[in-house]
Amino acid sequence: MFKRTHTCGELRKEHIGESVSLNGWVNTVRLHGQVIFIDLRDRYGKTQIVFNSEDYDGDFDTIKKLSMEDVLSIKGKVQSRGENAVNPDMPTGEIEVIVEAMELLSETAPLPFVITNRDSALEDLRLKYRYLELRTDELQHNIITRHKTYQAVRSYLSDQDFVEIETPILMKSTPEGARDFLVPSRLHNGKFYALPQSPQIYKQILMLSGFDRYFQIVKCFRDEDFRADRQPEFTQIDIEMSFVDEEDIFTNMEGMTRHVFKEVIGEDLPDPFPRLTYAEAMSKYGSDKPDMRFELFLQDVKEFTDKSDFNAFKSAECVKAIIVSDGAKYSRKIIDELTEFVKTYKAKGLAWMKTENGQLTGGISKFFDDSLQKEIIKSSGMNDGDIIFLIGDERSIVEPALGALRVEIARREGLTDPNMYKPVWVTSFPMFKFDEKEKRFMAMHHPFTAPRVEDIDKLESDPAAVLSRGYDLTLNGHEIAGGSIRIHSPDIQKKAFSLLGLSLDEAEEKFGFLVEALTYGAPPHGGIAFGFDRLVMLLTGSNNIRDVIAFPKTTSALSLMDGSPDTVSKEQLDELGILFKKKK
RNA sequence: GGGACCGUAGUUCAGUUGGUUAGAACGCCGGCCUGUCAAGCCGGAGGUCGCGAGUUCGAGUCUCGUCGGUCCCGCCA
Repeated sequence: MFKRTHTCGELRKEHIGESVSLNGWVNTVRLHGQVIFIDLRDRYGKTQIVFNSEDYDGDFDTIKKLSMEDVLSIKGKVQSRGENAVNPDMPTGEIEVIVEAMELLSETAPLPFVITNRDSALEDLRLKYRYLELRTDELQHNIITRHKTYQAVRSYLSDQDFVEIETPILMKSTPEGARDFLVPSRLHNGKFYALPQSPQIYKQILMLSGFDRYFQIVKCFRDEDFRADRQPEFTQIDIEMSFVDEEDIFTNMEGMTRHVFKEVIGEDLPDPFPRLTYAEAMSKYGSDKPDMRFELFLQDVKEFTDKSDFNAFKSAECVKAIIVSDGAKYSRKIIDELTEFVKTYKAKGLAWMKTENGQLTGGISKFFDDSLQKEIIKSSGMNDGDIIFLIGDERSIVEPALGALRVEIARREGLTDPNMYKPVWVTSFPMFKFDEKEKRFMAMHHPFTAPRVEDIDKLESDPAAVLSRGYDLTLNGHEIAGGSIRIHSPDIQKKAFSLLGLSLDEAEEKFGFLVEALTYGAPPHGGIAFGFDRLVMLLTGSNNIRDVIAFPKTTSALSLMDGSPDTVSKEQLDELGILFKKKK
């Protein structure tokens, strides 16, 4: 092997005349009989190398057999390309290396797909051969962006006196929240560790230990069903601070987020970030993670539909609408598609009317008399050529369904500018939501979230009305971080557990160590966790979490490359004392 | 747990109303070619139509099941 003197992305005009060595993969071969052009690739770039039968000393027939993804080591001289041969699309396009000697370091087997084109194979095949897919420009760029993001986070937080501390991966299973991944214990047959859904309890305990600014870039595990932006194992930037309130958290985390966007992609985020309450977000955007890039809002139209002859809406708790400018162009077919779309969010249907010559037309317009039409047009700010979509139902159905429709229409109309970044804090979440199936309150965030001070006496009288000190950071419709000011009083923590239906015994058994820890001098504290993978998705413009993870799993949690999960030997099971139930 | 879409050559796809020998492009193999940069030209090999049942004289095509992938609802912070 000729040890490389330069990378494949490095050589420029000023290197002309130098003798160099390059190592890399064959990206493309262009064979012209007595002259052969090869683009040699490594992670830094591509350089054209030229084999000329007149100048090349070795066996020219070997060169003719080279094919994509062979690994080469070459020695040669940098030369200028002829004026007409310059490739302006390549950073190294003004030069080429005329090869004097070549060593074939590794010959590739026939490839399962074409590496230079990610679209050349379906995702399952690309995942099976992930090491090949990782050679593509796009994934190399994503993985390097991820690296830059780690570095930007670490340097910012370290400069702000945050201490990076590792917490256990093998921990106690706790009720509440997502399903745990379990790890059987050999030394304690019949007992299990759980993999952390997050280091929540450990980081709170670190606050009690006096590490008043903690962070960790850490793997978390949740055994639930997966989506385009969810994997069974994912990475969080986990952060906790002592002696703080919401304002301290916002200031510090905005600083970190702005630093990361500036360092990694050169983007300036606003200072400060805007804020919305949960109630405002739901009412105006129909989502607790609103995409703020486009002006399209939910409007309450119940007072108008109540005066109309359209009876289906009269018994509805809530009737809301969105108005799409120039939406009158929507055909019956498109409206049908949108109707099917909102039905997946439990809406029973999608009512609509178009504006034409100051009148409402089509859809349910015949149920609105002239003066009511004028009223609704004026009040909602409709113009000729617009369309209004209405949904009436329970508020908990209307708002999410219209909120989803809002995003879908923005997508169809191209309103979601991928180069625009609009962060927003969402605050004042309800403390609990009532679970109809289990007939009990569930924590909206998690059981350690503090209630607002003014709501503490409502904890028992009216739990549904209690607002929490939780907050989410949303960017372009993606929740990128969530956190809260925590409970630091053992009494209130016990009360929160009991409201969640945990008996004293259970609370003692599962979380007793935390409650006990709170009795030994607990500073007020709070924190946040960023979804690191989602953050990198936004920084790379990916719409798929698998594109920013080196070795991701499929939506059914399989790893197609190494074939996990897999069976294990009987001996391993015996040691763990595990016997399987027969599958029916 | 539920819904939608997809599975045909190494790969991406086409394949009519169920009908003779399942096509194209890229890749691969062989040949020609000294300035290409997705090189070009000529020729060739390559198929358990995901798997299993069923309907039918006849199934890539229709039905059911199953495996795998993607997206969504539920779930998940």
